[in-house]
Amino acid sequence: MKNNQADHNLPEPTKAELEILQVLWEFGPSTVRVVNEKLNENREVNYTSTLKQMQILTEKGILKRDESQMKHIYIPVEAEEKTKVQLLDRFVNTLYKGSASQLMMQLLGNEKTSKEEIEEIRRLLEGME
Amino acid sequence: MKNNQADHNLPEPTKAELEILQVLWEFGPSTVRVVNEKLNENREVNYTSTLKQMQILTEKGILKRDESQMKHIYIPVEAEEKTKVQLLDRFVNTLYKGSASQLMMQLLGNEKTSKEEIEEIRRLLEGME
DNA sequence: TGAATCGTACGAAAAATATCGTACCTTTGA
DNA sequence: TCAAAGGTACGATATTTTTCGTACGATTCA
Repeated sequence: MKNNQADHNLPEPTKAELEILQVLWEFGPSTVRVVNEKLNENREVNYTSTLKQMQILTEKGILKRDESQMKHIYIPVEAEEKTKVQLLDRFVNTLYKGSASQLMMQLLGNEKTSKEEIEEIRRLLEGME
Repeated sequence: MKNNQADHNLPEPTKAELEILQVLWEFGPSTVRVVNEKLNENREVNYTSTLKQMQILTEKGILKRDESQMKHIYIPVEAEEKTKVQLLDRFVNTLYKGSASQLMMQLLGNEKTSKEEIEEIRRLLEGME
């Protein structure tokens, strides 16, 4: 009935924060420098800006860090999957009133979803019985 | 190959803006007063705050309005579906690198997605051949 | 040892969003 | 006719998010 408790588990990451999380998901626990370099492949960001964001993320409890070395290593607290599930859940609730099938209809109706993707989805469903 | 042009069609609506859009989608073209009343069912907002937001949305070209009456009527420029498709597209690209089937896997793996939903999705797929 | 390099801390500025107060115009009806 | 009610315009303020500058500590190595 009620299913919106999950929203309060974790503060919603902002856009800049999500960018950082994605780097950490892709490359694993990293230093600020590494993350900053990855970000700079896409857009110019000052090192201390990235540092600050990662500190904020740590305050919020979204990242934790290993301070045993001088170069702190930052690590996402929650697994990638779990965070994504929460974001997806929020997205479905907000835009589709929680209806996964409605969301699906849009995905399937979208020309950008390829035939291969649709086949893949079909296989997934069949494998679920 | 490249499929991220759509992102530039429309400025991304902010959270508060999306809230207003949703009211307009649900109840059709409306006055500020009506929208504001709906918003206030969830949280306290001043009338002029809502007015301002709707004016901003109009400047951005997300809403248009009929000024022929004193009570302006606000209307979303794009259909609900089209806007949602854009938001969904952005979401898939950002979190799932454009892979609809990956997103699906998470939806299907989510306990909140009910058996009925899954059945519904299966029917949708079958009807697509 | 001491200067260059590489790191963190942290306050403050900048930018983006969101909210509100006040002025002022129109309509309504007593 | 004129005051109350209900509307828009719009600048100002508040809040949130993002970026950055500066201070300063540790490490390295000539």
